[in-house]
Amino acid sequence: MSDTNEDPCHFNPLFAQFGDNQPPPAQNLPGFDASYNHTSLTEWLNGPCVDYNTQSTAFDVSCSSSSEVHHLADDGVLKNSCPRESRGTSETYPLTPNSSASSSSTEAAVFEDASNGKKDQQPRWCELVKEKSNTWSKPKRKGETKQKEPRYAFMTKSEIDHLEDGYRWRKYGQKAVKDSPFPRSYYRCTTQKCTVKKRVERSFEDPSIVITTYEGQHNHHSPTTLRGNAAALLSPLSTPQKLFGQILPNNQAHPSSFYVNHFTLYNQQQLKHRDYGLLQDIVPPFIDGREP
DNA sequence: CGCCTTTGACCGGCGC
DNA sequence: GCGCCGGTCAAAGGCG
Repeated sequence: MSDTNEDPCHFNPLFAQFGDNQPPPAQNLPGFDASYNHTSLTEWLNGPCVDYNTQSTAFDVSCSSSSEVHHLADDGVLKNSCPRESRGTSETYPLTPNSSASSSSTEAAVFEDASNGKKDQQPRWCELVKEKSNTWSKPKRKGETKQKEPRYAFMTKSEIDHLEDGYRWRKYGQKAVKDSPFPRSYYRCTTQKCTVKKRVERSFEDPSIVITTYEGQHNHHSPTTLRGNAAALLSPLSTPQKLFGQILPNNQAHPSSFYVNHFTLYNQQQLKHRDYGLLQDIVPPFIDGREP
Protein backbone atom coordinates (compact mmCIF):
# COMPACT_ATOMS: atom_id res chain seq x y z
CA MET A 1 0.00 0.00 0.00
CA SER A 2 2.99 2.24 0.24
CA ASP A 3 3.26 2.60 -3.53
CA THR A 4 -0.30 3.81 -3.79
CA ASN A 5 0.48 6.53 -6.28
CA GLU A 6 2.19 4.25 -8.72
CA ASP A 7 -0.03 1.25 -8.31
CA PRO A 8 -2.70 1.24 -11.03
CA CYS A 9 -4.73 -1.10 -8.92
CA HIS A 10 -4.91 0.82 -5.70
CA PHE A 11 -8.24 1.57 -4.19
CA ASN A 12 -9.43 5.13 -4.47
CA PRO A 13 -12.12 6.05 -1.96
CA LEU A 14 -13.81 8.53 -4.25
CA PHE A 15 -17.01 8.53 -2.30
CA ALA A 16 -15.39 10.04 0.72
CA GLN A 17 -16.18 13.51 -0.52
CA PHE A 18 -19.93 13.10 -0.36
CA GLY A 19 -21.95 14.98 2.20
CA ASP A 20 -23.47 13.46 5.27
CA ASN A 21 -26.77 11.67 4.97
CA GLN A 22 -26.84 12.16 1.25
CA PRO A 23 -26.31 9.62 -1.47
CA PRO A 24 -23.64 10.53 -3.97
CA PRO A 25 -24.98 12.79 -6.72
CA ALA A 26 -24.68 9.88 -9.06
CA GLN A 27 -26.56 11.47 -11.92
CA ASN A 28 -23.94 14.19 -12.07
CA LEU A 29 -21.02 11.86 -12.10
CA PRO A 30 -19.25 10.94 -15.29
CA GLY A 31 -20.14 7.47 -16.40
CA PHE A 32 -23.42 7.40 -14.58
CA ASP A 33 -25.94 5.13 -16.25
CA ALA A 34 -29.10 7.13 -16.77
CA SER A 35 -31.16 4.00 -17.07
CA TYR A 36 -30.52 3.44 -13.38
CA ASN A 37 -31.31 6.95 -12.39
CA HIS A 38 -33.87 7.52 -9.68
CA THR A 39 -35.56 10.78 -8.97
CA SER A 40 -35.21 10.21 -5.28
CA LEU A 41 -33.72 7.79 -2.85
CA THR A 42 -37.18 6.83 -1.72
CA GLU A 43 -38.21 5.92 -5.21
CA TRP A 44 -35.08 3.93 -5.56
CA LEU A 45 -35.65 2.20 -2.27
CA ASN A 46 -39.03 1.05 -3.45
CA GLY A 47 -37.71 -0.33 -6.68
CA PRO A 48 -37.02 -3.96 -7.42
CA CYS A 49 -34.03 -5.49 -5.78
CA VAL A 50 -30.95 -5.52 -7.93
CA ASP A 51 -29.00 -8.63 -7.20
CA TYR A 52 -25.39 -9.35 -7.91
CA ASN A 53 -26.18 -10.91 -11.21
CA THR A 54 -28.14 -7.93 -12.34
CA GLN A 55 -25.37 -5.63 -11.31
CA SER A 56 -22.80 -7.25 -13.46
CA THR A 57 -25.16 -7.35 -16.37
CA ALA A 58 -26.66 -3.93 -16.09
CA PHE A 59 -23.37 -2.17 -15.79
CA ASP A 60 -21.58 -4.27 -18.30
CA VAL A 61 -18.80 -5.17 -16.00
CA SER A 62 -18.76 -8.86 -16.72
CA CYS A 63 -15.23 -10.14 -16.70
CA SER A 64 -15.96 -12.44 -19.59
CA SER A 65 -15.86 -9.60 -22.04
CA SER A 66 -14.03 -6.96 -20.13
CA SER A 67 -10.42 -6.16 -20.78
CA GLU A 68 -10.02 -5.48 -17.14
CA VAL A 69 -10.94 -7.27 -14.00
CA HIS A 70 -12.00 -6.00 -10.64
CA HIS A 71 -11.21 -8.32 -7.86
CA LEU A 72 -10.03 -8.77 -4.38
CA ALA A 73 -6.61 -10.28 -4.34
CA ASP A 74 -5.60 -13.09 -2.07
CA ASP A 75 -4.12 -10.67 0.34
CA GLY A 76 -7.51 -9.14 0.80
CA VAL A 77 -6.40 -5.81 -0.56
CA LEU A 78 -8.85 -4.17 -2.87
CA LYS A 79 -7.44 -3.91 -6.32
CA ASN A 80 -9.02 -2.84 -9.53
CA SER A 81 -8.44 -2.33 -13.20
CA CYS A 82 -5.74 -4.84 -13.74
CA PRO A 83 -4.75 -4.36 -17.37
CA ARG A 84 -5.00 -7.54 -19.34
CA GLU A 85 -1.80 -6.64 -21.12
CA SER A 86 0.12 -6.83 -17.89
CA ARG A 87 -0.82 -10.40 -17.26
CA GLY A 88 1.90 -11.68 -19.52
CA THR A 89 1.38 -15.18 -20.77
CA SER A 90 -0.53 -16.37 -17.78
CA GLU A 91 -3.74 -18.15 -18.51
CA THR A 92 -7.00 -16.91 -17.13
CA TYR A 93 -7.59 -18.23 -13.70
CA PRO A 94 -11.07 -18.94 -12.45
CA LEU A 95 -11.98 -17.78 -9.02
CA THR A 96 -13.31 -21.03 -7.70
CA PRO A 97 -14.75 -21.23 -4.26
CA ASN A 98 -14.56 -24.55 -2.54
CA SER A 99 -17.45 -26.38 -4.10
CA SER A 100 -17.63 -28.86 -1.28
CA ALA A 101 -18.23 -26.12 1.19
CA SER A 102 -21.58 -25.35 2.61
CA SER A 103 -22.63 -22.89 -0.03
CA SER A 104 -25.86 -23.57 -1.84
CA SER A 105 -25.85 -26.42 -4.30
CA THR A 106 -26.67 -24.22 -7.25
CA GLU A 107 -23.75 -21.93 -6.67
CA ALA A 108 -21.43 -24.80 -6.00
CA ALA A 109 -22.31 -26.56 -9.23
CA VAL A 110 -21.71 -23.47 -11.28
CA PHE A 111 -18.36 -22.81 -9.78
CA GLU A 112 -17.40 -26.43 -10.16
CA ASP A 113 -18.01 -26.17 -13.89
CA ALA A 114 -15.70 -23.25 -14.11
CA SER A 115 -12.96 -24.92 -12.17
CA ASN A 116 -13.17 -28.10 -14.18
CA GLY A 117 -12.17 -26.14 -17.22
CA LYS A 118 -14.67 -27.73 -19.57
CA LYS A 119 -14.11 -26.90 -23.19
CA ASP A 120 -17.41 -25.11 -23.57
CA GLN A 121 -17.07 -23.29 -20.28
CA GLN A 122 -14.31 -20.78 -20.43
CA PRO A 123 -13.15 -19.48 -17.11
CA ARG A 124 -14.84 -16.19 -16.41
CA TRP A 125 -12.75 -14.98 -13.57
CA CYS A 126 -9.21 -13.91 -13.31
CA GLU A 127 -7.49 -13.94 -9.99
CA LEU A 128 -4.15 -12.27 -10.08
CA VAL A 129 -1.87 -10.73 -7.58
CA LYS A 130 0.59 -7.99 -8.13
CA GLU A 131 4.08 -8.94 -7.24
CA LYS A 132 6.54 -6.52 -5.80
CA SER A 133 8.31 -6.61 -9.14
CA ASN A 134 5.26 -4.85 -10.61
CA THR A 135 4.23 -7.92 -12.57
CA TRP A 136 0.98 -9.80 -12.36
CA SER A 137 0.83 -13.46 -11.68
CA LYS A 138 -1.44 -16.17 -10.46
CA PRO A 139 -1.56 -16.47 -6.71
CA LYS A 140 0.58 -19.23 -5.38
CA ARG A 141 -1.40 -22.27 -4.42
CA LYS A 142 0.89 -24.71 -2.75
CA GLY A 143 -0.42 -28.20 -3.29
CA GLU A 144 -3.77 -26.75 -4.31
CA THR A 145 -4.62 -26.73 -0.67
CA LYS A 146 -7.32 -24.53 0.62
CA GLN A 147 -9.41 -22.81 -2.02
CA LYS A 148 -10.64 -19.43 -0.96
CA GLU A 149 -14.19 -18.28 -0.96
CA PRO A 150 -15.00 -15.23 -3.08
CA ARG A 151 -14.66 -11.99 -1.22
CA TYR A 152 -16.72 -8.90 -1.44
CA ALA A 153 -15.42 -5.71 0.02
CA PHE A 154 -17.46 -2.77 1.15
CA MET A 155 -16.44 0.64 2.30
CA THR A 156 -18.91 2.39 4.51
CA LYS A 157 -18.84 5.79 6.09
CA SER A 158 -19.79 5.09 9.64
CA GLU A 159 -18.85 5.74 13.21
CA ILE A 160 -19.79 2.19 14.00
CA ASP A 161 -17.20 -0.46 13.26
CA HIS A 162 -19.41 -3.50 13.11
CA LEU A 163 -22.40 -2.52 11.02
CA GLU A 164 -25.63 -4.45 11.32
CA ASP A 165 -26.29 -6.48 8.18
CA GLY A 166 -29.03 -8.83 9.26
CA TYR A 167 -26.82 -11.78 10.13
CA ARG A 168 -25.44 -12.87 13.45
CA TRP A 169 -21.69 -12.85 13.83
CA ARG A 170 -19.27 -14.07 16.42
CA LYS A 171 -15.97 -12.34 16.78
CA TYR A 172 -13.10 -14.81 16.80
CA GLY A 173 -10.09 -12.62 16.55
CA GLN A 174 -8.61 -9.19 16.40
CA LYS A 175 -5.26 -8.21 15.06
CA ALA A 176 -3.32 -5.03 14.80
CA VAL A 177 -2.96 -3.87 11.22
CA LYS A 178 0.47 -2.96 10.04
CA ASP A 179 0.90 0.76 9.42
CA SER A 180 -2.54 1.46 10.80
CA PRO A 181 -3.59 2.55 14.27
CA PHE A 182 -6.84 0.66 13.86
CA PRO A 183 -7.17 -3.06 14.54
CA ARG A 184 -8.84 -5.55 12.22
CA SER A 185 -11.60 -7.71 13.64
CA TYR A 186 -12.52 -11.17 12.42
CA TYR A 187 -16.08 -12.44 12.54
CA ARG A 188 -17.73 -15.73 11.68
CA CYS A 189 -21.39 -16.33 10.96
CA THR A 190 -22.90 -18.02 14.00
CA THR A 191 -25.26 -20.20 11.98
CA GLN A 192 -24.26 -23.86 12.03
CA LYS A 193 -22.45 -25.10 8.93
CA CYS A 194 -22.27 -21.59 7.53
CA THR A 195 -18.67 -20.77 6.77
CA VAL A 196 -19.07 -17.11 5.92
CA LYS A 197 -16.55 -14.84 7.52
CA LYS A 198 -16.05 -11.16 7.53
CA ARG A 199 -13.27 -8.80 8.41
CA VAL A 200 -13.88 -5.33 9.66
CA GLU A 201 -11.27 -2.65 9.77
CA ARG A 202 -11.14 1.08 9.68
CA SER A 203 -9.34 2.84 6.89
CA PHE A 204 -6.16 4.44 8.11
CA GLU A 205 -6.40 6.97 5.29
CA ASP A 206 -9.88 8.05 6.31
CA PRO A 207 -10.77 6.89 9.83
CA SER A 208 -14.42 7.62 9.17
CA ILE A 209 -14.52 4.77 6.66
CA VAL A 210 -15.13 1.19 7.70
CA ILE A 211 -13.90 -1.49 5.35
CA THR A 212 -15.90 -4.69 5.61
CA THR A 213 -14.79 -7.74 3.68
CA TYR A 214 -17.14 -10.69 3.35
CA GLU A 215 -15.75 -14.10 2.44
CA GLY A 216 -18.09 -16.78 1.20
CA GLN A 217 -21.82 -16.87 0.88
CA HIS A 218 -24.44 -17.69 3.44
CA ASN A 219 -26.22 -21.01 2.97
CA HIS A 220 -29.20 -19.71 4.88
CA HIS A 221 -31.40 -16.67 5.05
CA SER A 222 -30.82 -13.68 7.19
CA PRO A 223 -32.35 -14.33 10.61
CA THR A 224 -33.43 -10.72 10.77
CA THR A 225 -34.84 -10.29 7.30
CA LEU A 226 -36.85 -13.50 7.52
CA ARG A 227 -39.66 -11.66 9.19
CA GLY A 228 -39.59 -8.40 7.38
CA ASN A 229 -38.02 -8.65 4.00
CA ALA A 230 -39.54 -10.94 1.44
CA ALA A 231 -37.08 -9.85 -1.21
CA ALA A 232 -34.18 -11.07 0.83
CA LEU A 233 -35.68 -14.53 0.85
CA LEU A 234 -35.04 -14.77 -2.83
CA SER A 235 -31.41 -13.99 -2.58
CA PRO A 236 -29.49 -15.68 0.24
CA LEU A 237 -26.43 -13.62 -0.42
CA SER A 238 -24.11 -12.48 2.27
CA THR A 239 -25.08 -8.86 1.83
CA PRO A 240 -27.89 -8.15 -0.58
CA GLN A 241 -27.52 -4.72 -1.97
CA LYS A 242 -28.87 -2.25 -4.45
CA LEU A 243 -27.11 -0.07 -6.87
CA PHE A 244 -28.01 3.53 -7.32
CA GLY A 245 -25.27 4.86 -9.51
CA GLN A 246 -21.81 4.50 -10.77
CA ILE A 247 -18.84 6.64 -11.56
CA LEU A 248 -15.91 6.38 -13.88
CA PRO A 249 -12.70 6.89 -11.95
CA ASN A 250 -9.88 8.70 -13.67
CA ASN A 251 -7.90 6.68 -16.15
CA GLN A 252 -10.09 3.65 -15.72
CA ALA A 253 -12.13 2.02 -18.42
CA HIS A 254 -14.82 0.64 -16.17
CA PRO A 255 -17.04 2.30 -13.67
CA SER A 256 -17.25 1.82 -9.97
CA SER A 257 -20.71 1.04 -8.71
CA PHE A 258 -22.31 2.58 -5.68
CA TYR A 259 -24.46 0.40 -3.54
CA VAL A 260 -26.53 0.39 -0.42
CA ASN A 261 -26.89 -2.66 1.71
CA HIS A 262 -30.29 -4.17 1.19
CA PHE A 263 -30.67 -4.66 4.87
CA THR A 264 -29.84 -1.06 5.39
CA LEU A 265 -32.76 -0.14 3.22
CA TYR A 266 -35.02 -2.27 5.28
CA ASN A 267 -33.76 -0.94 8.53
CA GLN A 268 -34.24 2.78 8.05
CA GLN A 269 -32.44 3.54 11.28
CA GLN A 270 -29.21 2.45 9.73
CA LEU A 271 -29.45 5.25 7.21
CA LYS A 272 -28.43 7.61 9.95
CA HIS A 273 -24.91 6.42 9.44
CA ARG A 274 -24.67 7.40 5.81
CA ASP A 275 -24.40 3.83 4.81
CA TYR A 276 -23.52 4.44 1.23
CA GLY A 277 -20.43 2.90 -0.14
CA LEU A 278 -18.39 2.15 -3.16
CA LEU A 279 -18.43 -1.36 -4.45
CA GLN A 280 -15.11 -1.73 -6.12
CA ASP A 281 -15.01 -5.48 -6.24
CA ILE A 282 -17.30 -6.75 -8.96
CA VAL A 283 -19.19 -9.85 -7.99
CA PRO A 284 -19.13 -13.07 -10.00
CA PRO A 285 -21.70 -13.23 -12.81
CA PHE A 286 -22.77 -16.69 -11.71
CA ILE A 287 -23.53 -15.63 -8.23
CA ASP A 288 -27.12 -16.79 -8.28
CA GLY A 289 -26.56 -19.74 -10.56
CA ARG A 290 -27.63 -18.04 -13.79
CA GLU A 291 -25.44 -16.85 -16.52
CA PRO A 292 -25.68 -13.18 -17.34
C1' DC B 1 -26.38 -21.15 31.35
C1' DG B 2 -25.67 -19.82 26.81
C1' DC B 3 -23.64 -16.65 23.99
C1' DC B 4 -20.47 -13.33 23.28
C1' DT B 5 -15.88 -10.67 23.36
C1' DT B 6 -11.12 -10.43 24.55
C1' DT B 7 -6.49 -11.64 23.93
C1' DG B 8 -2.24 -14.18 23.84
C1' DA B 9 -0.58 -18.22 21.54
C1' DC B 10 -0.11 -20.71 17.60
C1' DC B 11 0.26 -21.86 12.65
C1' DG B 12 1.26 -21.47 7.81
C1' DG B 13 2.74 -18.70 3.92
C1' DC B 14 6.09 -15.84 2.16
C1' DG B 15 10.21 -12.91 1.47
C1' DC B 16 14.93 -12.36 2.42
C1' DG C 1 16.55 -21.04 8.24
C1' DC C 2 14.69 -17.07 10.14
C1' DG C 3 11.58 -13.45 10.89
C1' DC C 4 7.43 -11.11 9.65
C1' DC C 5 2.67 -11.09 8.98
C1' DG C 6 -2.15 -12.46 8.39
C1' DG C 7 -5.37 -15.48 10.04
C1' DT C 8 -7.19 -18.72 13.51
C1' DC C 9 -7.63 -21.09 17.93
C1' DA C 10 -9.06 -21.50 22.46
C1' DA C 11 -9.13 -20.34 27.30
C1' DA C 12 -10.92 -16.98 30.27
C1' DG C 13 -14.09 -13.81 31.59
C1' DG C 14 -18.30 -10.71 30.97
C1' DC C 15 -23.12 -10.13 30.32
C1' DG C 16 -28.11 -10.78 30.16
